[in-house]
Amino acid sequence: MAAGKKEFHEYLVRQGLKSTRQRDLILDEFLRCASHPSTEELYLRLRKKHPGIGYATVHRSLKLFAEAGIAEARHFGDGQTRYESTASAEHHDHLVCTACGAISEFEDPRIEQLQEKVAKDHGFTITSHRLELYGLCSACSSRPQTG
Amino acid sequence: MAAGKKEFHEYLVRQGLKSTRQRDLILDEFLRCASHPSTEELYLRLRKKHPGIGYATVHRSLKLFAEAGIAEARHFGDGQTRYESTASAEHHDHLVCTACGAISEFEDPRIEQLQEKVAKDHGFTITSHRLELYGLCSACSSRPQTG
DNA sequence: TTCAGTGCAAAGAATTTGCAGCAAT
DNA sequence: ATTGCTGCAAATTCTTTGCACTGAA
Repeated sequence: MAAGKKEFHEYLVRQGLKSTRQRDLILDEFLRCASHPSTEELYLRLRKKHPGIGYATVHRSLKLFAEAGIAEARHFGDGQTRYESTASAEHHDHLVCTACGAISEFEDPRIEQLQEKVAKDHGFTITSHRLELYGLCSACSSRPQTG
Repeated sequence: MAAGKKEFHEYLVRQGLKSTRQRDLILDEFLRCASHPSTEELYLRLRKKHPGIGYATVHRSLKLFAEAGIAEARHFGDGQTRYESTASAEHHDHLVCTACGAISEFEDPRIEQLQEKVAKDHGFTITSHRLELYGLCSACSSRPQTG
């Protein structure tokens, strides 16, 4: 059961905002997305089932999800802002294949620990972080480079 | 002496491109920048000393620097593409203060080592990475939060 | 002389916003 | 009934491109 839904509705109540059919639809689709959808991707997906929905609404909802803490904005390299659910796991980092575009996730507590250490050495207080490893996934690196 | 300049000129020759006054100016200013300038910031700086210079030229030069391998494009969170010199050090990561916007750099071989380990476990070959820690710098965290 | 580079302005792309009607509280 | 939300279209913002002229090789 989608962890973020309850959290989001609580946020809406707390902020005096309204729960709407669109927000529910968008959140459902967002949480259903395994990947890291951009506004446009999510909009296109939603449009198939619910043609009336507007791009701006999707955009505003994603920003709202981010404010509510159930989503996070990310930039991978194409010019688009992508959003990722924070509900699934506490945090995870990414392996981005530069050949096929696949994005997989990982988590390493030892790395997190060292990050804390580094921060401490700099008198810095971490609130969040972002770690992306770019390169070739196993499928692409075992294959002679195409193109 | 700026490490990237020689490298860049070699790249130009290799590619049959031309060395121009503007490219030199832009590269000089770029290397002089301690921070991570966006196209616009660099353009504005250059404009003060060399009013004739065009935004498009700065933009195209930065892309060229990236192709030449002496610069790297980055996205921190504001909507702008920022460029960073790769000449100074092999690689470094960032501490980004979300209060004052300060960006400082660090490098930790132990973290890099663990990254390699993670990649290996996933059959992934790293070509580059990006690690950013967001939070409060020492100055901002020792100060009561100024809303 | 040749062909890439420059500067301008205009085009694109992605994101954000104004507003009139709609819907949740 | 209120007051926020939606969808449309228009406005911004940032990035990229077309073109005639300039300048490096």
